Amino acid sequence: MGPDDISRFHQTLEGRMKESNRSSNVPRFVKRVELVQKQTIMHYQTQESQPFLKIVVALPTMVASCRGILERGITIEGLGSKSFLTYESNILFALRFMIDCNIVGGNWIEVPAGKYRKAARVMSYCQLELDCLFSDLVSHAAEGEYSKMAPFRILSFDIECAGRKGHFPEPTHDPVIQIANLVTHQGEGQPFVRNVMTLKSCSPIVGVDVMPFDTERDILLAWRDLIREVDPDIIIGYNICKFDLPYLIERAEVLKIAEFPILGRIRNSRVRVRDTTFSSRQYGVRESKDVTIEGRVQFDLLQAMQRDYKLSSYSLNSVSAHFLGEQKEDVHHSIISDLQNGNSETRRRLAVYCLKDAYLPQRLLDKLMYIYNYVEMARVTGVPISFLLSRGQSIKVLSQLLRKAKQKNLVIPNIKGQGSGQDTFEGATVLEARAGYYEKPIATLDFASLYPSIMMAYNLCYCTLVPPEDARKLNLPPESLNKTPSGEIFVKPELQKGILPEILEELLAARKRAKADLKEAKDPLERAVLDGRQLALKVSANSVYGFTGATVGQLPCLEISSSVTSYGRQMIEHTKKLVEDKFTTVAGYEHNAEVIYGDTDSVMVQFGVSTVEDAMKLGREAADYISGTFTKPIKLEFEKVYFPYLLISKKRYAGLYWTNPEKFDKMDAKGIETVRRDNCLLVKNLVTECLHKILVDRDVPGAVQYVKNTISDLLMNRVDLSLLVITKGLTKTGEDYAVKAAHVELAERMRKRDPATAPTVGDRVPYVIIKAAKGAKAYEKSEDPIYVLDNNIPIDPQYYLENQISKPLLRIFEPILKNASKELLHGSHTRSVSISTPSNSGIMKFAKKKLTCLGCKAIISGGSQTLCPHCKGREAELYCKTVANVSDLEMLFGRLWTQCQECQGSLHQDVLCTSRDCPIFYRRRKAQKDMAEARLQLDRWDF
DNA sequence: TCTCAAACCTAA
DNA sequence: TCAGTTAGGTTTGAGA
Repeated sequence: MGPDDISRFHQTLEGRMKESNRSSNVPRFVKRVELVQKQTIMHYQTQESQPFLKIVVALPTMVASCRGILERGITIEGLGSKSFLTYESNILFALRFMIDCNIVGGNWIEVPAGKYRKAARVMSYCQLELDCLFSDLVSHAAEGEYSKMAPFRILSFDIECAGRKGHFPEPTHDPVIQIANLVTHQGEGQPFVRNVMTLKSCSPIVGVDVMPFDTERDILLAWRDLIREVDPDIIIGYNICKFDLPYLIERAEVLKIAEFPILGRIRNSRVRVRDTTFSSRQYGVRESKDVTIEGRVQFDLLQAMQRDYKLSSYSLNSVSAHFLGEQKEDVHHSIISDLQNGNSETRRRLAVYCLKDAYLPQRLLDKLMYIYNYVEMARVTGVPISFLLSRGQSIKVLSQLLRKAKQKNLVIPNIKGQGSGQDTFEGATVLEARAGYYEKPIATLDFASLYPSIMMAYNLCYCTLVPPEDARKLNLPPESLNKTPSGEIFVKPELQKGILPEILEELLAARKRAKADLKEAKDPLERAVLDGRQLALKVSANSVYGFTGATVGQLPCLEISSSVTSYGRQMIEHTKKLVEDKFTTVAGYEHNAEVIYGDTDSVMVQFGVSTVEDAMKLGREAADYISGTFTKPIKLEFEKVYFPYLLISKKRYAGLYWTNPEKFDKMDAKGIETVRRDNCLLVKNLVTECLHKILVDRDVPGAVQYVKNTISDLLMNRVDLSLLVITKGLTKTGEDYAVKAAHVELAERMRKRDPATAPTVGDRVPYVIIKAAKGAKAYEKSEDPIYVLDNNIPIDPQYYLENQISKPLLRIFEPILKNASKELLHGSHTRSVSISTPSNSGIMKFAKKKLTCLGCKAIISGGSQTLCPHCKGREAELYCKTVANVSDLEMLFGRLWTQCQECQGSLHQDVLCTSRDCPIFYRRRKAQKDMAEARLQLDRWDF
């Protein structure tokens, strides 16, 4: 292509752009077409650079349409028809801008003196507004003064709506009645604004600005004014993205308050709400709403929790209990209207509740150091902070890759469809597990950052890969090439240093620095920054390999990922062999070492010695010796000793974890029920307790006894309902399920009861298994715990024994105890069973209840209301027993009630809380039921 | 009763 | 328009 061809190309492209954007009356689409010297990142290239066409269009949105035209192909006069591979044509504009200006997320930017002037036309609601050429901006690396956190203004808020009876609030019907707000300067312990906007009067609350309004319209506008005045940088809350913010916007639409949704920093720019779904294997499917508020970051703590922690419940209540050790009152939405329609005292009550819901997200933000961790993640990976919650892992790697590529004058092709060649590849080796209970110390050897170090050691990268056809063509010297165990060829660094290895080196070096600085740092704020940074650096390094293997991603390269795993497989086999060959009695060691297990980057070795100290010594020796046989920077480290060690199977084990020979650090469990979210607490607690008794106390009979007691309690119906709640994630929408499952069917039934509160995709569904006809499937027996509690439905203890408890227990006890099954599951403790009567379902509706004797439970046939003739003589004794029973239960209920009152923060008000995540709630409800029943029995003594 | 696949969740 | 990887154990429904 010569200069004339370029100008013809320009004209043709301009014409095609006009055709496909007929509706817009843009004078010119393609601003410039330049010839530039660049190189593609794909494959090792012998020449320095080659010519590329750089196309500059008038608006960001035109990039996509331009790309489409070029990919489909255009006909240029004199050159014929040609379709083009485009490069870097699929990059979000904000990211493109940041990369070009060398700006990273969470960055400090300087507008140098003399390079700006007062804004010619005010276009924003910002406190300072000025005009400056983008190229004059100075981006500062996060070092020294510039590593400090900005004093962000953070607004935490929560709204309450008055739903109709039995319905979840909907913006088309139900008014917003309260909004609680806290505004805090990042880093300060206390909010400097604390208010609650209420519909109608509300009694005063100490330390809070209570702002009553007559109409809902006034509330909404007051809130908008608050946003305008406080001008928050970050808006936080719990579930604000999916609920509170869209609700406010939609409500304002319904009320026709046109001036409400101007909440961003761009003057007169309206907030837009859009439905979005996010789906990835890591985070699952998640439906939410995309709310655009320019200039303010929305940080929804619910989203953050779901991404960062694997919990069995994500309710604000459960999360607060978990991280803050604090419960919150959970008022069911159907009660909210009653409180609103009461008086200023009941509305005050609601306001206190609303304030707490605004306060807890702020506490979580502080406690988990979210600002530090996310700002550091943004700084390390270069993406804007908002991407960290709204986008996946790959954008972070891509951002780093694009930045590095720009430095090296490389461009990244926009490859559509599947990557090169096959679409799956072999992963890591998991060594055969020699299951058993080990009473000798087991040393663990680990490769440090295995996959990153392989990529660095063998220079694996897009730009060092030599495809087979090139290998023949280019005639490269064999000594400059590496052939990977999977058969791929990469050039050595002498010829071309890979940019992935370079990124990884920088990440790991920066992590080392951060960790060293962390050791020195005294100031807690500085420590928070550094700790957040080292974590971000580690996570980033580990996700590079995943990025190359993501076939549906931006730039898959299975040659790289399959090479990485193939080296990994070779290395773990090599390590196992070396350990077993070197540490032998023949070579003068006391015992023959045995590798009893290993997974991906670790091997577990039984050296045969009986003290932790000796195992550590040999572990260190082995790690040093074996490290020497690998290419740098691959390193095998001795990490810990397990003693004793219970190996159940691949990916499942438990043991005491020792890093110094004096005392163990902790009990560690992998893969077994204690660390899984889909088991009920009863199983979790039981297994944890047994492991503790076996491993720590070395008390097997004690563990057995504990199991027996638990099983007996279960069968006698003495177990709290909260311990029987099983939770499972809803991973797809109803009709996509091929088979029926307990949690899916329950979600479906709940949807029929109340579509608005039923679980949806991505939610976790709690359920219990209830009694039903013999042979009924589990999915027919699952029920909502609250529903079970309210309707007094009996649970199925046998199911819990056979399908939940028994197998996990046997797996633990079998290596330790002979006849485990007989002893644990069929002993005398399984004989007494409490027969519960379903009170309101099935056949019992037609059954007539017969009175039974209060002494011996025999059916009473004649006259008496209380006792059979047999027990008549014990009248006085049995009466006293009944009275005592009632008074015990009253006391129990009273204690639990007080506990709930304390939790809600007031001792002279009714308890409204119905938190399905709180064990006290279940116990309180049960005590209430038991008490009522006991009173009925007492009433039968009619003298 | 056995076998297989779907679904879930975890290890690394 | 976007979505990090594979290996593996366990439970359960469904059909032979």
